[in-house]
Amino acid sequence: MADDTRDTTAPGHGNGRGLPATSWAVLGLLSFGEELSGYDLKKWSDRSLRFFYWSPSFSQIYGELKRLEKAGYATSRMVAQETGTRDKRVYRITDAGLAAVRDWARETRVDAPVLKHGPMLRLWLGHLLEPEQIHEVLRQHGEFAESMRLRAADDAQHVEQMADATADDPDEGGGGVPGEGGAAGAYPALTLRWAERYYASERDLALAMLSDIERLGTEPGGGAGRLP
Amino acid sequence: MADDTRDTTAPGHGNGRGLPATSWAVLGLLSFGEELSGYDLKKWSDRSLRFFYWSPSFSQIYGELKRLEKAGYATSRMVAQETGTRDKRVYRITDAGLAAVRDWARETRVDAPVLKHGPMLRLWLGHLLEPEQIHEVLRQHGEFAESMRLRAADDAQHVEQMADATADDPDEGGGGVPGEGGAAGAYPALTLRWAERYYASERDLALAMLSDIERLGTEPGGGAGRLP
DNA sequence: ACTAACATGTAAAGCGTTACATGATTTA
DNA sequence: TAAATCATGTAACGCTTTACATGTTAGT
Repeated sequence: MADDTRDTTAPGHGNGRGLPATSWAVLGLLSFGEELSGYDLKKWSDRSLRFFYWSPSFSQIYGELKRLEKAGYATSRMVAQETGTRDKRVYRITDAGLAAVRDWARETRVDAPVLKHGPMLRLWLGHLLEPEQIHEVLRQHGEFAESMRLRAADDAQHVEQMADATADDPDEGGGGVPGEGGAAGAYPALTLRWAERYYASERDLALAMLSDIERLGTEPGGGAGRLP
Repeated sequence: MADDTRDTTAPGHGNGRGLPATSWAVLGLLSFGEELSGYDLKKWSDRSLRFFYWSPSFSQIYGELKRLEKAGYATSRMVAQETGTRDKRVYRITDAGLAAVRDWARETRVDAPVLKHGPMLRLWLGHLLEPEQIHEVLRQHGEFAESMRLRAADDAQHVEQMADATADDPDEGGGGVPGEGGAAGAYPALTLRWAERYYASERDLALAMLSDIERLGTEPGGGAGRLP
């Protein structure tokens, strides 16, 4: 079992094959065609990527944008704002950038999902906890999952409305900018619906575990091991 | 929206409040009472943590063990092996270490689950893909989920058997070492059952998304936006 | 007067991985 | 004799976050 050697496409170092997934995610955000500022990107990332691929911090987004620009995948320009707030820099994807994300999306091996489930890590150490604390971890997690579900459902609805609106719009296909709101495509909507179900399942799984624990606690023989 | 200020318990830097979650996970592995080598830890981590909290690499585990020893949370000794393979260093949790994990598990805020879902990131950019590629990503992900489900179910069964065996054993409570195989408690079994259901759900969600896509592709109006 | 939102960035530090080095034993 | 498994570690690198710095405008 040698330190998990996968992939060795480039012999050199760290990440020879190009950019990290986060860069592609940011470039993906731009691939819907709109001109966006780092701030916009962060907000929009919080309502999309966040549900299935965490949301990078502001500083990382700004950093990624610089990297993308240097790579020729995006261009930026300053825009002075009528309303007076500080000038902002907006980014737009280039043809090379669009070709690059498309290539990435089509050719690159899909990374396996990575899950770092804090609540389960805690529960796995249940032998160190009081029964009420176990209960509390699951209750809180169920609540979290439900709130995420609601948010995903909400965002999905918005995106679907906008997608329907722009779908009836004859201005399509020619690289035109879609309607206001950005990334209102069928696939963003689909992934948000997926997220809605995912978090519904998380909520149900928390409840199921809760009843597993109750069953073990009350059963005469105690199924697997004893509970405190 | 200031760079997401959560938690500010310690003003200083990075991680004032103590160790990263990975350290606690490794110490948690030791908290079941057995004396384990870094190599053992990695293997056992691959059959437990892996399903809900990724598995650290060998090098990280060796690093964490050193850190835990320096912190006084674990002790190590070299053992010469009869069979002749290279001597190995085995680690055991200390009383201070057990107190520390317990404190961590009881007092520290539970981190929200972090999900980096490669397949969904790809599908979110479905407008850059061919329909067959979309299909392929979902098919592969469904297969991956099913194989994880089987592995989790398998491990759960083993752990439950061992837990039942040691539960009938009157040697309990006094810090005694549980039976061979390690971490054969009710909670590891419970989290593995959770994982089994989690991956079953992942598999089903992939199928559900597949039929969503088919429905959109064939429906007259096209629900939300158009598909390629 | 204060707070929140808008807006962009730098610096420092920690987390985690990959590649590499080393070497014994077992199995094909 | 080649490969896999056991077994431990170092070095380099890149990713990501946190804290900090700075300044404007809008709302309460």
